[in-house]
Amino acid sequence: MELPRPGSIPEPAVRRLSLYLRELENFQRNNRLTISSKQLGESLRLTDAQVRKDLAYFGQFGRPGIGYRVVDLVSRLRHILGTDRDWNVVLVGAGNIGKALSSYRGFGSKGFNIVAVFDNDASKVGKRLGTFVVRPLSELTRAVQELSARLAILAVPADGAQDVADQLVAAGIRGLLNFAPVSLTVPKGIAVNAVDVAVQLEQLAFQTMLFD
Amino acid sequence: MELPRPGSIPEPAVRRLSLYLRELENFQRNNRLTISSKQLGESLRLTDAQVRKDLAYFGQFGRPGIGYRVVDLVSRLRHILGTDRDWNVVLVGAGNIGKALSSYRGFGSKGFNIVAVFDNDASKVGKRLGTFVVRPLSELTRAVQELSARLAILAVPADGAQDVADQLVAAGIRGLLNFAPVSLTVPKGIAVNAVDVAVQLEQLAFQTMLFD
DNA sequence: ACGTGTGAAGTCGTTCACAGCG
DNA sequence: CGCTGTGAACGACTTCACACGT
Repeated sequence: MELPRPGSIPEPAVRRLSLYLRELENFQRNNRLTISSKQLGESLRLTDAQVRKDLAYFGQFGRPGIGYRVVDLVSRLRHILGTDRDWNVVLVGAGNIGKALSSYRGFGSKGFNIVAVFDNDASKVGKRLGTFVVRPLSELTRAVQELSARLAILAVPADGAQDVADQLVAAGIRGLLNFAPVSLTVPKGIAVNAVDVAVQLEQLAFQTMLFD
Repeated sequence: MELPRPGSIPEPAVRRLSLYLRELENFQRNNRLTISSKQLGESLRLTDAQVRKDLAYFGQFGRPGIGYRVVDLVSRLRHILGTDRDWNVVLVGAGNIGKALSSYRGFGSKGFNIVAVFDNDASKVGKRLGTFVVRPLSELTRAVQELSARLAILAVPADGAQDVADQLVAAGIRGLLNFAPVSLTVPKGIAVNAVDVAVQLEQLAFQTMLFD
């Protein structure tokens, strides 16, 4: 039931795990009881073998001749990915993106709770952002520790991002979701994922040109 | 100078191309004249061999003993990725995410121009969203064609996403950036990229658990 | 018969290591 | 000497194909 030797699992398989979970939650909403690797694969344009192999890295969840029980697989995947616990998340940056994220519904059901919002712009500190009061960066270290926040979302301009990242790491944050268009340098043991919308559009532009 | 046989280029290499360009633009801002594969790789935590191999898929841009001229490489990569032209983009969804994207600075310099915003919520249609007036979905097809929009950003709730995607494809859109937490089905020849913030946090949660 | 789990085979991507240019 | 461009070696990921459980 616990996680198997992590080094042996392909990274792409872990990424797909989140997608399996998302699809399964949809099937669950439709009261689907069981699902085969073929059907789950089709909804994501993957082969059945791929789905079985990915799931098998983490355990034996299916029954030959039947498939996977949706409810069981959902709870197994939630446990593996950690979304059966609560995760306190701090948000740095009260600009456009920060504002959107602070009011995004869809975190809560996954166990992610934004617990504080920070910005170093004096004109924003003290103001409300959704249900939060924006706090100055000087309070960041103390707040991270008092709130036991393990994850952070970084939604600040590019030129301040590395500096804030350093502060977050020093405060004890373990994972960082970076919306700034820069590559961050962090110590080993700190996880970083990046979302760069401009890069995504660039990739789309390239892909569409291939068909002309 | 034109794009080489596309099928022969690894997909991950294309993704990294955008990151190379982003870093190079930073170096350019700092008036850096030339850069080696080693230095470019270090800024992104990649090996020098990886950088050289990736760039070599698209041409011979460097000079032995010297490295790459930053200005040249930037303009080459822009041309390859298509950001040396203009791309008209329509945005569907005037909620939190749509609002943030409509005022995001950082698209323009990459050649991406949002040219219209749509929503099917009657309470939003007609209202301003930044500099845009929100238009009803019924105008989408006509607008896409009149504005020659080739890309679309989808920032609507999950349950409406596939439906809107179908309309966008029918209207002639060639690439789709999907912020809704569902997997979209589109015809061959249409490019889709997805951004799911909850999935990103899930991956961070998993990665941080590996170190405990 | 249906469908999983899994070694084995095959494909794809990365790293190595070096010839050759500046 | 520094550094690129690139075949060859290596390793990682995916697909195949089948034994086995239901």
